Amino acid sequence: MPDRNLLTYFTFFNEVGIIEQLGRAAFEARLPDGFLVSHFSVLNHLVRLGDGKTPLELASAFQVPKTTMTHTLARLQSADLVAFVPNPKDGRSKCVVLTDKGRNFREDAIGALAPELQAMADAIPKDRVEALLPALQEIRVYLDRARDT
Amino acid sequence: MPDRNLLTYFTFFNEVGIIEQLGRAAFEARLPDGFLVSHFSVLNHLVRLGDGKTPLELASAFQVPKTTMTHTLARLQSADLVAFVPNPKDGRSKCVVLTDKGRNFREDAIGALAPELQAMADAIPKDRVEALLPALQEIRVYLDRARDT
DNA sequence: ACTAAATAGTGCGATATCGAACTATATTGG
DNA sequence: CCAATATAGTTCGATATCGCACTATTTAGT
Repeated sequence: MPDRNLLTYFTFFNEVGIIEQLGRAAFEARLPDGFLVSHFSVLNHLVRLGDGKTPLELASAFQVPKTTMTHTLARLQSADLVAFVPNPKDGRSKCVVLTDKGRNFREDAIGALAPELQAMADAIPKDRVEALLPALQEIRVYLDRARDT
Repeated sequence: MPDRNLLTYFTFFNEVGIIEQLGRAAFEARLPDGFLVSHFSVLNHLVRLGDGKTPLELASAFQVPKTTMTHTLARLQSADLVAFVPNPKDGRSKCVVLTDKGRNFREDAIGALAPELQAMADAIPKDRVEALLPALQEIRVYLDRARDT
């Protein structure tokens, strides 16, 4: 592949990397001290798609190693934002459920983030962001599949 | 802001986050053991834009805290991929220069990555990726500016 | 010139991430 | 039904990231 074609993909991943970093930093500045996007994301996922997921399902959903999810969940449990219940279908496993405190934490975080997103929406119209999503999703799905092979 | 508008931006950052994670993992699997994208990126930056940059300039270019860059550079130096020379213009500072080994490392990494990108190019045409870049750059610039305020 | 404020870089501590090896339970093949 | 294999989750160790506080030097204000 000629260098200038390589450059397109390099540039893409570079932009994505910087956006991820800046977005994460901005978000975490609005979260309670010591909490990270990884914590919020798990709570948000459980609210949106329903709790009772297993740690492995969560690790798979976020594409992180299961040891990382173990660590994240331990942190959430110690803050009383999630709890564990035995998995009735599998004695090796367990299910992650939200506590009321966990649901509130997520609500508050979204509230704290809203002004930030509103400011962004004023600069970057929603349509412009929406227009990116199909291609981003396609790339994400491709990378996800390529990972297995 | 209505929830469904919030969702657009949430989804965007979510996709970006997963792509960053998957892209990084795929890339790092092709790098020599123990080396990360952060190491490669610094070498690549120095090759493309010229070496002799200061640590702070690099930290700023990658939008990482300066302590992180100190750490990354120490790692690169210990592997003899970069060296430090005094900054003639500022006694507090220093300049990062590439070693031959550093240049070779970067060349080899790009070579090792090429097949991966080629496979990706077969699935996601270059034009489709290129079409994303203007909006991504706009968002990156916005986030970068918003950071200062 | 001199003091005060700003800036470049580092050291340290806390936490996150992640791979390898391990334990316990489930599943599969004979 | 039992042995072999696979899977869920954890523990442990290594390294990355990053905020805070610190030192050294430079720049700015008077």
